[in-house]
Amino acid sequence: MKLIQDLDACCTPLLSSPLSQDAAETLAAALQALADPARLRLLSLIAACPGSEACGCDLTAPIGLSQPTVSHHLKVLHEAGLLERERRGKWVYFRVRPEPLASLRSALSA
Amino acid sequence: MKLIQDLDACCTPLLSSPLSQDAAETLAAALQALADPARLRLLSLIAACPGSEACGCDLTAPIGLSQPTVSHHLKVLHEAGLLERERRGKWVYFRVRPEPLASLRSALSA
DNA sequence: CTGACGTATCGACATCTGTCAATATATCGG
DNA sequence: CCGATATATTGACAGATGTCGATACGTCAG
Repeated sequence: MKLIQDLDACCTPLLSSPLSQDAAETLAAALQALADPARLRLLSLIAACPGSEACGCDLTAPIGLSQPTVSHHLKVLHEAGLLERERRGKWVYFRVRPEPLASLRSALSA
Repeated sequence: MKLIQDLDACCTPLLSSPLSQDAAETLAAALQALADPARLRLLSLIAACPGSEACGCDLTAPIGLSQPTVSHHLKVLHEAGLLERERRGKWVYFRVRPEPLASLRSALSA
Protein backbone atom coordinates (compact mmCIF):
# COMPACT_ATOMS: atom_id res chain seq x y z
CA MET A 1 0.00 0.00 0.00
CA LYS A 2 1.33 3.35 -1.10
CA LEU A 3 1.70 6.05 1.49
CA ILE A 4 0.10 9.21 0.29
CA GLN A 5 1.82 11.35 2.90
CA ASP A 6 4.91 11.87 0.79
CA LEU A 7 3.29 13.29 -2.27
CA ASP A 8 5.60 16.27 -2.23
CA ALA A 9 8.67 14.16 -1.86
CA CYS A 10 7.71 11.78 -4.62
CA CYS A 11 6.04 13.80 -7.25
CA THR A 12 7.80 16.19 -9.48
CA PRO A 13 5.34 17.90 -11.81
CA LEU A 14 3.71 15.35 -14.04
CA LEU A 15 4.70 16.98 -17.28
CA SER A 16 8.27 17.85 -16.42
CA SER A 17 9.93 14.45 -16.24
CA PRO A 18 8.96 10.80 -16.62
CA LEU A 19 7.51 9.34 -13.43
CA SER A 20 9.05 6.29 -11.84
CA GLN A 21 6.77 3.36 -11.18
CA ASP A 22 6.83 4.18 -7.49
CA ALA A 23 6.02 7.85 -7.94
CA ALA A 24 3.24 6.96 -10.35
CA GLU A 25 1.70 4.56 -7.84
CA THR A 26 1.81 7.11 -5.06
CA LEU A 27 0.26 9.83 -7.17
CA ALA A 28 -2.36 7.44 -8.54
CA ALA A 29 -3.35 6.43 -5.02
CA ALA A 30 -3.89 10.05 -4.06
CA LEU A 31 -5.98 10.69 -7.16
CA GLN A 32 -7.92 7.51 -6.56
CA ALA A 33 -8.96 8.78 -3.15
CA LEU A 34 -10.50 11.80 -4.83
CA ALA A 35 -11.96 10.06 -7.86
CA ASP A 36 -15.40 9.33 -6.46
CA PRO A 37 -18.47 11.56 -6.60
CA ALA A 38 -19.50 10.83 -3.03
CA ARG A 39 -16.06 11.67 -1.67
CA LEU A 40 -15.83 14.88 -3.68
CA ARG A 41 -19.21 15.94 -2.39
CA LEU A 42 -18.21 15.11 1.18
CA LEU A 43 -15.07 17.21 0.87
CA SER A 44 -16.89 20.19 -0.58
CA LEU A 45 -19.68 19.82 1.93
CA ILE A 46 -17.29 19.80 4.87
CA ALA A 47 -15.30 22.68 3.41
CA ALA A 48 -18.48 24.75 3.21
CA CYS A 49 -19.16 24.36 6.94
CA PRO A 50 -18.04 27.00 9.43
CA GLY A 51 -14.40 26.36 10.25
CA SER A 52 -14.19 23.88 7.39
CA GLU A 53 -15.33 21.24 9.80
CA ALA A 54 -18.44 19.12 10.11
CA CYS A 55 -19.91 16.47 12.37
CA GLY A 56 -20.28 13.08 10.75
CA CYS A 57 -23.91 12.99 11.82
CA ASP A 58 -24.67 15.92 9.52
CA LEU A 59 -23.13 14.32 6.45
CA THR A 60 -25.24 11.24 5.85
CA ALA A 61 -28.48 12.94 4.88
CA PRO A 62 -27.20 15.44 2.28
CA ILE A 63 -25.10 12.79 0.52
CA GLY A 64 -28.03 10.43 0.22
CA LEU A 65 -26.12 7.25 1.03
CA SER A 66 -26.34 4.87 3.94
CA GLN A 67 -24.48 5.59 7.15
CA PRO A 68 -21.97 2.74 6.65
CA THR A 69 -21.21 3.91 3.14
CA VAL A 70 -20.59 7.49 4.25
CA SER A 71 -18.43 6.20 7.09
CA HIS A 72 -16.44 4.20 4.55
CA HIS A 73 -15.84 7.21 2.31
CA LEU A 74 -14.83 9.36 5.26
CA LYS A 75 -12.31 6.69 6.21
CA VAL A 76 -10.83 6.68 2.72
CA LEU A 77 -10.50 10.46 2.76
CA HIS A 78 -8.98 10.39 6.22
CA GLU A 79 -6.45 7.71 5.31
CA ALA A 80 -5.51 9.72 2.24
CA GLY A 81 -4.70 12.62 4.54
CA LEU A 82 -7.44 14.77 3.08
CA LEU A 83 -9.48 14.93 6.28
CA GLU A 84 -8.58 15.38 9.92
CA ARG A 85 -10.64 13.31 12.31
CA GLU A 86 -11.44 14.29 15.88
CA ARG A 87 -13.74 12.61 18.34
CA ARG A 88 -15.83 14.82 20.65
CA GLY A 89 -18.05 12.76 22.87
CA LYS A 90 -20.26 10.61 20.73
CA TRP A 91 -19.62 12.72 17.67
CA VAL A 92 -16.76 12.70 15.24
CA TYR A 93 -15.74 15.91 13.53
CA PHE A 94 -13.96 16.10 10.23
CA ARG A 95 -11.89 18.99 8.97
CA VAL A 96 -10.49 19.50 5.47
CA ARG A 97 -6.72 19.49 5.22
CA PRO A 98 -5.85 21.75 2.30
CA GLU A 99 -2.17 20.74 2.09
CA PRO A 100 -2.51 17.47 0.16
CA LEU A 101 -4.77 19.19 -2.35
CA ALA A 102 -2.07 21.78 -2.89
CA SER A 103 0.47 19.00 -3.39
CA LEU A 104 -1.82 17.39 -5.93
CA ARG A 105 -2.25 20.64 -7.79
CA SER A 106 1.47 21.07 -8.15
CA ALA A 107 1.91 17.42 -9.11
CA LEU A 108 -0.56 18.00 -11.94
CA SER A 109 1.34 20.97 -13.31
CA ALA A 110 3.97 21.31 -15.97
CA MET B 1 -21.39 8.58 -19.16
CA LYS B 2 -20.09 11.94 -18.01
CA LEU B 3 -18.52 14.24 -20.53
CA ILE B 4 -15.22 15.45 -19.30
CA GLN B 5 -15.05 18.27 -21.82
CA ASP B 6 -16.96 20.68 -19.65
CA LEU B 7 -14.83 20.53 -16.59
CA ASP B 8 -14.53 24.30 -16.50
CA ALA B 9 -18.23 24.82 -16.93
CA CYS B 10 -19.14 22.35 -14.23
CA CYS B 11 -16.57 22.66 -11.55
CA THR B 12 -16.26 25.55 -9.24
CA PRO B 13 -13.30 25.09 -6.93
CA LEU B 14 -13.83 22.07 -4.77
CA LEU B 15 -13.49 23.86 -1.46
CA SER B 16 -15.51 26.94 -2.28
CA SER B 17 -19.04 25.55 -2.50
CA PRO B 18 -20.82 22.19 -2.21
CA LEU B 19 -20.71 20.23 -5.46
CA SER B 20 -23.90 19.06 -7.12
CA GLN B 21 -24.19 15.38 -7.87
CA ASP B 22 -23.64 16.12 -11.55
CA ALA B 23 -20.57 18.26 -11.03
CA ALA B 24 -19.15 15.67 -8.68
CA GLU B 25 -19.61 12.92 -11.25
CA THR B 26 -17.93 14.93 -13.97
CA LEU B 27 -14.97 15.84 -11.81
CA ALA B 28 -14.69 12.29 -10.52
CA ALA B 29 -14.60 10.95 -14.09
CA ALA B 30 -11.73 13.27 -14.97
CA LEU B 31 -9.80 12.25 -11.87
CA GLN B 32 -10.52 8.61 -12.57
CA ALA B 33 -8.87 8.91 -15.96
CA LEU B 34 -5.70 10.06 -14.21
CA ALA B 35 -5.84 7.72 -11.24
CA ASP B 36 -3.79 4.89 -12.68
CA PRO B 37 -0.02 4.45 -12.52
CA ALA B 38 0.29 3.29 -16.13
CA ARG B 39 -1.66 6.27 -17.42
CA LEU B 40 0.31 8.74 -15.33
CA ARG B 41 3.54 7.27 -16.62
CA LEU B 42 2.28 7.42 -20.19
CA LEU B 43 1.39 11.08 -19.80
CA SER B 44 4.72 12.01 -18.29
CA LEU B 45 6.57 9.91 -20.85
CA ILE B 46 4.83 11.60 -23.75
CA ALA B 47 5.29 15.03 -22.21
CA ALA B 48 9.02 14.39 -21.98
CA CYS B 49 9.32 13.74 -25.72
CA PRO B 50 10.29 16.50 -28.13
CA GLY B 51 7.18 18.49 -28.96
CA SER B 52 5.31 16.75 -26.14
CA GLU B 53 4.41 14.09 -28.63
CA ALA B 54 5.28 10.44 -29.02
CA CYS B 55 4.59 7.54 -31.33
CA GLY B 56 2.54 4.75 -29.80
CA CYS B 57 5.17 2.28 -30.92
CA ASP B 58 7.68 3.85 -28.55
CA LEU B 59 5.44 3.64 -25.52
CA THR B 60 4.90 -0.06 -25.00
CA ALA B 61 8.43 -1.03 -24.02
CA PRO B 62 9.16 1.62 -21.35
CA ILE B 63 5.80 1.04 -19.65
CA GLY B 64 6.34 -2.68 -19.41
CA LEU B 65 2.80 -3.71 -20.29
CA SER B 66 1.38 -5.54 -23.29
CA GLN B 67 0.52 -3.65 -26.45
CA PRO B 68 -3.27 -4.10 -26.02
CA THR B 69 -3.06 -2.82 -22.48
CA VAL B 70 -1.09 0.26 -23.47
CA SER B 71 -3.53 0.87 -26.32
CA HIS B 72 -6.37 0.66 -23.83
CA HIS B 73 -4.80 3.22 -21.51
CA LEU B 74 -4.06 5.57 -24.38
CA LYS B 75 -7.70 5.34 -25.38
CA VAL B 76 -8.84 6.24 -21.87
CA LEU B 77 -6.52 9.25 -21.83
CA HIS B 78 -7.66 10.31 -25.27
CA GLU B 79 -11.35 10.02 -24.42
CA ALA B 80 -10.72 12.06 -21.30
CA GLY B 81 -9.32 14.81 -23.49
CA LEU B 82 -5.86 14.50 -22.02
CA LEU B 83 -4.21 13.32 -25.23
CA GLU B 84 -4.52 14.33 -28.86
CA ARG B 85 -4.38 11.46 -31.30
CA GLU B 86 -3.09 11.73 -34.87
CA ARG B 87 -2.49 8.98 -37.39
CA ARG B 88 0.57 9.26 -39.65
CA GLY B 89 0.86 6.30 -41.93
CA LYS B 90 0.94 3.18 -39.87
CA TRP B 91 1.90 5.08 -36.76
CA VAL B 92 -0.24 6.95 -34.29
CA TYR B 93 1.16 9.96 -32.49
CA PHE B 94 -0.07 11.24 -29.17
CA ARG B 95 0.35 14.73 -27.83
CA VAL B 96 -0.37 15.98 -24.32
CA ARG B 97 -3.17 18.53 -24.02
CA PRO B 98 -2.32 20.70 -21.03
CA GLU B 99 -5.71 22.44 -20.83
CA PRO B 100 -7.70 19.75 -18.97
CA LEU B 101 -4.89 19.42 -16.46
CA ALA B 102 -5.14 23.14 -15.84
CA SER B 103 -8.90 22.81 -15.38
CA LEU B 104 -8.34 20.02 -12.90
CA ARG B 105 -5.84 22.06 -10.96
CA SER B 106 -8.27 24.91 -10.57
CA ALA B 107 -11.08 22.50 -9.68
CA LEU B 108 -8.91 21.20 -6.85
CA SER B 109 -8.30 24.62 -5.39
CA ALA B 110 -10.03 26.58 -2.67
C1' DC C 1 -1.90 -8.55 -54.28
C1' DT C 2 0.77 -9.92 -50.45
C1' DG C 3 3.42 -9.76 -46.52
C1' DA C 4 4.98 -7.07 -42.65
C1' DC C 5 4.25 -4.03 -39.11
C1' DG C 6 1.72 -0.83 -36.00
C1' DT C 7 -2.57 -0.39 -33.82
C1' DA C 8 -7.33 -1.55 -32.13
C1' DT C 9 -10.83 -4.67 -30.56
C1' DC C 10 -12.60 -8.89 -28.36
C1' DG C 11 -13.20 -12.32 -24.82
C1' DA C 12 -11.82 -14.00 -20.62
C1' DC C 13 -10.28 -13.58 -16.14
C1' DA C 14 -8.87 -11.95 -11.47
C1' DT C 15 -9.10 -8.15 -8.65
C1' DC C 16 -10.84 -3.91 -6.86
C1' DT C 17 -14.67 -0.89 -5.50
C1' DG C 18 -19.07 1.03 -3.94
C1' DT C 19 -23.02 -0.20 -1.72
C1' DC C 20 -26.10 -2.01 1.80
C1' DA C 21 -28.10 -4.65 5.95
C1' DA C 22 -26.71 -6.50 10.09
C1' DT C 23 -24.00 -6.05 13.83
C1' DA C 24 -20.41 -4.38 16.87
C1' DT C 25 -18.23 -0.58 19.42
C1' DA C 26 -18.13 3.82 21.84
C1' DT C 27 -19.98 7.50 24.55
C1' DC C 28 -23.18 9.70 27.21
C1' DG C 29 -27.48 10.64 30.24
C1' DG C 30 -30.07 8.98 33.81
C1' DC D 1 -25.89 -0.54 34.85
C1' DC D 2 -29.10 0.53 30.85
C1' DG D 3 -30.86 2.48 26.99
C1' DA D 4 -30.15 5.77 23.35
C1' DT D 5 -27.41 7.72 19.89
C1' DA D 6 -23.27 8.18 16.83
C1' DT D 7 -19.89 5.73 14.55
C1' DA D 8 -17.23 1.66 12.80
C1' DT D 9 -16.77 -2.98 11.13
C1' DT D 10 -18.23 -7.16 8.79
C1' DG D 11 -20.05 -9.95 5.12
C1' DA D 12 -22.16 -10.18 0.86
C1' DC D 13 -22.93 -8.78 -3.66
C1' DA D 14 -23.04 -6.46 -8.27
C1' DG D 15 -20.51 -3.85 -11.25
C1' DA D 16 -16.23 -1.64 -12.81
C1' DT D 17 -11.34 -2.08 -13.97
C1' DG D 18 -6.64 -3.70 -15.44
C1' DT D 19 -4.53 -7.22 -17.69
C1' DC D 20 -3.46 -10.53 -21.28
C1' DG D 21 -3.60 -13.64 -25.61
C1' DA D 22 -5.81 -14.03 -29.82
C1' DT D 23 -7.34 -11.75 -33.56
C1' DA D 24 -8.98 -8.09 -36.60
C1' DC D 25 -7.98 -3.75 -38.98
C1' DG D 26 -5.00 -0.10 -41.54
C1' DT D 27 -1.23 1.22 -43.99
C1' DC D 28 2.70 0.85 -46.56
C1' DA D 29 6.73 -1.41 -49.35
C1' DG D 30 7.65 -4.44 -52.90
